[in-house]
Amino acid sequence: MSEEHEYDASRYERPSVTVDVVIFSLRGSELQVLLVQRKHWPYQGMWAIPGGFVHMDESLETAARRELAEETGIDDPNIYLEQLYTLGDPGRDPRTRVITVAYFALVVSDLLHLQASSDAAAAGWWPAYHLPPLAFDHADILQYAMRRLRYKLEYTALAFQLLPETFTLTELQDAYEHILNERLDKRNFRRKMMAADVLSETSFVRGGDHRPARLYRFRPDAVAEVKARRLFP
Amino acid sequence: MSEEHEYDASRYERPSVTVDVVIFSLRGSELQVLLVQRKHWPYQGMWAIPGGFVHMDESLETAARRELAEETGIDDPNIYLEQLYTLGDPGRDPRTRVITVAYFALVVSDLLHLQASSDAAAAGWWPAYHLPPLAFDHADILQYAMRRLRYKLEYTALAFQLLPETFTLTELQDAYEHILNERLDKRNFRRKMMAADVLSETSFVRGGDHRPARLYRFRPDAVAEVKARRLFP
DNA sequence: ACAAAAGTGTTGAGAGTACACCCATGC
DNA sequence: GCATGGGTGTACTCTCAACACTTTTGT
Repeated sequence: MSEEHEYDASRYERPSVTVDVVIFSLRGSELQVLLVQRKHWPYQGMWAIPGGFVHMDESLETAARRELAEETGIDDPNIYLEQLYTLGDPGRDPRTRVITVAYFALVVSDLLHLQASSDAAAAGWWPAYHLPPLAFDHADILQYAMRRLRYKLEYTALAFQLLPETFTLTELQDAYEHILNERLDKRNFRRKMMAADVLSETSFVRGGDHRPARLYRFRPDAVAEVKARRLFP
Repeated sequence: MSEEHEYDASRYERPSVTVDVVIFSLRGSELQVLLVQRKHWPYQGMWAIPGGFVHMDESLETAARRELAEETGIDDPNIYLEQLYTLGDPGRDPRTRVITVAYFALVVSDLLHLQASSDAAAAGWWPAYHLPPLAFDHADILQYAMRRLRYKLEYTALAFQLLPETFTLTELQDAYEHILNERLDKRNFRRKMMAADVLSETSFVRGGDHRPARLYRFRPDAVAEVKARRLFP
């Protein structure tokens, strides 16, 4: 809000404001990102982060959730969504001045069958560590989103946002390894997770081909703690 | 950028976009914030974070630096400035839809004599831990700015942005204590600073009333490291 | 000589890291 | 009975926190 040059917003030409949403999911135990292929100039044929204009009567987060729903079919207020950064260099879009507020979302892949929802734009999942060239400044946004995701994983129990309701410790470690893109020591990982006191044992096991593995879930109050640690508000 | 509802930004009514800049300084060894007093409705007479509209031909950061310069008289690309968060709830400003990109800046108080620059709005420094009621959602912004400042202070050498070129270890510790709002152990603080390897001893001492204290400066490459660690880009 | 701030080391606890073997099950 | 992934413990290093006295200067 300007305190000096008072008021009259109409004196100023206004930029367009969009939200872009980096949608992460674990698919086949790999960290992937949902991208859409551009049909028109500029950057025709290139892949881009899904996004759209902010409507006058919706908050930024509402706009981001709307984009997420349009792209994935998932309309659930519990989906994890966090604001990343706002980019607004003049010239980042050659058509007009566009300021975009970037978000990232974490979705459980089980919920995703719905997909090809709202429109005809080609959409596809890409491995987060092997992305195609991206339109606009979207490579910057993605690099930043992945940095933030890795970073938050180290001090919050964010991973459960990408996992189904119950999971084995091996599956959890696998998720961490794919997100962080590094191998972790099994014993240390388990000890640390247990010490963090965010898991609760279920009475079930997953029977595979071999020795069954115990199933865990995230403690509901640990989920609450993660929400409380969200950076803003 | 919307990939789906293509293009024509003119189909959408556009919000106003502003930048607000939380300006921190250490004055009299206290952490203070520069606020301006509103002259008009809404929130007339209340204090607010300085800010203004983003022009069509300037980047967000350029707009923030322009606001900083208008408010403090300091026009220096080395002033530390970091994007905080973007707020855009409909109704946060009763006049019209306004989306604001919040920044925070760290300035050395020695450079600040210039002040009462661009315009007639009453401006004043307030103790960061004893703020008046604030207009709009500015209390949220300030709370978040202080959290981020405290937080970054713990993993970067950000404090030098608030201190003069050379300083004693006691002055440095004093700065940390006022920003973090807690007492620190002198021996542990010094050991930690030395281990962090960000200071270089000068050959000078500050002669006070008593035993003189050695003067230090931040190592130029430590300054570079802090810049490299900035979250974006 | 004394007041005032500058400067300096040690110890104990807890966290993180590296590392190798036995266990339970399906076939 | 063997192949496969599940599950477990220990020793070392390093970091962090608590804590009090001596030194240097100005007056």
